[in-house]
Amino acid sequence: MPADALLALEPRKTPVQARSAVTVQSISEATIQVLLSQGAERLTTTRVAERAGVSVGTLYQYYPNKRSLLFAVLENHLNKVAARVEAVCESARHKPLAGMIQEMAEAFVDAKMERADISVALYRISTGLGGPLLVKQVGQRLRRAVEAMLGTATDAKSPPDKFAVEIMLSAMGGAMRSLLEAGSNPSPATVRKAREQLVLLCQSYMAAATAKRV
Amino acid sequence: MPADALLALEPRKTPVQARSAVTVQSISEATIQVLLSQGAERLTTTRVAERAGVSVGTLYQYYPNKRSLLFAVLENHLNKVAARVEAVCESARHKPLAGMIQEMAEAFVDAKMERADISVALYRISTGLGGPLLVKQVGQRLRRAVEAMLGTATDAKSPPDKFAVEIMLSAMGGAMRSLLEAGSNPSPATVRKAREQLVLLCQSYMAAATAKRV
Amino acid sequence: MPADALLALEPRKTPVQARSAVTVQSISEATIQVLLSQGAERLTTTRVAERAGVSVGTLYQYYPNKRSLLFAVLENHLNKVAARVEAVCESARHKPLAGMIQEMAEAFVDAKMERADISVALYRISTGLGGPLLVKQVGQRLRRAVEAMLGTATDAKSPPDKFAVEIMLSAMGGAMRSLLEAGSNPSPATVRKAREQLVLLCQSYMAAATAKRV
Amino acid sequence: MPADALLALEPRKTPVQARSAVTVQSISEATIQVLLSQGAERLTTTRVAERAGVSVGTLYQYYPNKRSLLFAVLENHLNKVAARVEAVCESARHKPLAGMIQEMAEAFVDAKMERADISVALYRISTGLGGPLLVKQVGQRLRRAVEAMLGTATDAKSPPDKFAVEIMLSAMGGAMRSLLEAGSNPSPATVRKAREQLVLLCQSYMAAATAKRV
DNA sequence: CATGAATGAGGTTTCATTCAT
DNA sequence: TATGAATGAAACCTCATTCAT
Repeated sequence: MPADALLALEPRKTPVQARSAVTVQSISEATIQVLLSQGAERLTTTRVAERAGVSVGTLYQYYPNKRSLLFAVLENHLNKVAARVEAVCESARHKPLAGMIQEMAEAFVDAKMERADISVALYRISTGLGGPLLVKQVGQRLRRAVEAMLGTATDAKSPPDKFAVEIMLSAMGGAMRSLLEAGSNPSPATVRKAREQLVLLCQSYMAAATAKRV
Repeated sequence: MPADALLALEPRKTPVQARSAVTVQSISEATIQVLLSQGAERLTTTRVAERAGVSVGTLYQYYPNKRSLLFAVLENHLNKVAARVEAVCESARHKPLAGMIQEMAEAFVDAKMERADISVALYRISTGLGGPLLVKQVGQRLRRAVEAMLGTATDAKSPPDKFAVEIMLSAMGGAMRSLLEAGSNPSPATVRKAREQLVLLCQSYMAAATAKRV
Repeated sequence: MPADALLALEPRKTPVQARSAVTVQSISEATIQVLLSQGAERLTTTRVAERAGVSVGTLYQYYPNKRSLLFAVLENHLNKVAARVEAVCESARHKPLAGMIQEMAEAFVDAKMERADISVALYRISTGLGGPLLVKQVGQRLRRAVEAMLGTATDAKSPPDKFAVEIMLSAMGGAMRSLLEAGSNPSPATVRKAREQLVLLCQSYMAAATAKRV
Repeated sequence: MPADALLALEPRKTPVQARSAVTVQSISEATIQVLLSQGAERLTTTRVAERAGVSVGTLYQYYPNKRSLLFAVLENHLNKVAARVEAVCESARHKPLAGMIQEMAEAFVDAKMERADISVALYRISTGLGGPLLVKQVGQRLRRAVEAMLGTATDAKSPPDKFAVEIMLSAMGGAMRSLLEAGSNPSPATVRKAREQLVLLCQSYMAAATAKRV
């Protein structure tokens, strides 16, 4: 993996004037709008700029290329989801294992579902160099938050297993992706059931994985 | 999603002559080669034809457009994986639940890992119109095979739950995807551990999901 | 100087069908037409293709980028001039020094003047990586031809000096460039005088440089 | 060539304040820096301003457009070279022809070599509207200086020939250009030899051209 | 005066697809 | 049937220049 792979994805400059902050924000939002309304294939920098009400040139003053724009939007979304789960992990410490897991899993499902459309749209662009890497990084961050939480479980038999936590998180992610990509707009009933089942999946797996460690 | 979305993706003609079959096969293989060596972005019909040793015109005699080509390759891969898991599900009937699940999960992991490179390459193109739909279809097929197997479990407390099986399969798929996309070539040790953990994940979840039904 | 600097300037493919040879030729000619009619700044690949009566895509099938196109045209012109001077050098062997020089210098002036417009146009593009290198190469080639000729002079006092020959050639080139760039279309009288003076310049310098060697 | 071709190239305002002079100077230097480090193709007004430590807007307060900036830099360089040669022509009066020529030619070579990098950089921009014209003007100025000098030669057989002087100067210029563009940084030995040979070239040519006039 | 965000025409290049040979 | 030259719409991106702050 080239060391400078992510270099070209860095935003180009930090706005110093007030008005440009607005511009950057509007470009970011326009990207999602276009992604949702036209699809990933029809997302062009020109269209994004148009939607944002600025010229292409302006877009390129803040993002060195198209990929960096998509990358920034993806990063932003993943960070939001991660932050939310981390917050829950923080507040769910010092409880029994099952309760912790439940809160964490539900937070994950809710975060993804809240902006289901964005989630689906971003699956389309999470491919390609940089995407998986970013997903991995955020995954690690989430794992650490979960591990820290699990370490405070009032009924833990043994410290949590790093690999197992990763498996659990990616399994949840995969199930959610499958659900979201299957058809647009799952019914509330489906969502409720999914949440319930994912909680069960995580709880039973964590219980089994922890027990095994004895 | 329009009803005829998949119509345009069907291969143009069924090869009746031996020569045609060879050509189609070489194009299909070339697609994967190019995908692996150049990436999805640099996969062009011209390059595929070149690699296959035919002209672009010939390629278009067998596939109406680029998407149908990618679709066919993806379909082929998914079918192979599915067929393998189905076969295991068939032969693992009339055993205790845990054993069944173990065989099924291991078959899944092994099928994906056997051509890890292809799996990774195809993740790149599995997004976009047609991809998720195909994944969903093959998922249903797999689910039925698993359900049929589970129904013969010698120690089943209750009939299996449709939604739960789907969750289990997509969770496994997500975990594998995460593993494969994380870094190229996971070590044998990692693979072994992943297999073991995924077996545990599926077993514990199925046990919990089945018990709950009582 | 990067070793692969000239790699990207190589024409992309050799035409195998008869019609494409025509295409390549017409693109090459169109380049000069545009250069003459619009100037170097307004020379765009689109305009060249238009003038050639083909599409841009066709242009790019034969030249990997704009620079390679300009490079090829420049190369072609320089080769023509060089070939002409070489031919004269060949046929002027075994004569007295002054006569040799006269024939050579006159051939040079005539070759440049014959297509004065092209010469001027090409000065505009002979700049940039690749241009000076090419000029240098052709210069070396010319120098060798001149050296070989001088070696057969019936009244040579000593073998010719490599560096001096280079100086002479580049001096002639510089004088011609100055003349051509000064104003468009020098009068026949001016050309006659320039030819005469350049002959004198070369003769006197060669005489002096040869004598010095004793 | 339109009569007002050079009108737009005049610097916009004459710096009257000390601060302005510093700014103009830094912009001028930055232009050469960028030209040397990035090449003519990558020379943009923004980059120049950046390097100069000012904003683009400021740059445009002193130069109406990009061309005028380049023009000014080129003009400045040519004027320096010309002034130096003129000075030598002034001080070398009333000597024998050969001595005069030697001093003049050596001054020319030294002036060019002193900032060889700048010379090379400026070749890149000396093409295009305004460039050749400027070169021609400075050439005339030099020619007059040389003519004036030659008229005082203690051993002159006849008054110097206008056209011949022009030929001599442009020949020297061409030889120097060839030398500088051939490879970066000619060795001191090469420079010494070049100086020597150019002196010889000019001496022998002037001697021949003068003699012929008798 | 200086700043630098914004502009947008226009440049280069790619690539899915067609069709005469 | 196979070929591959030709197409041309459309993508990405640059940069000289302006003008509100």
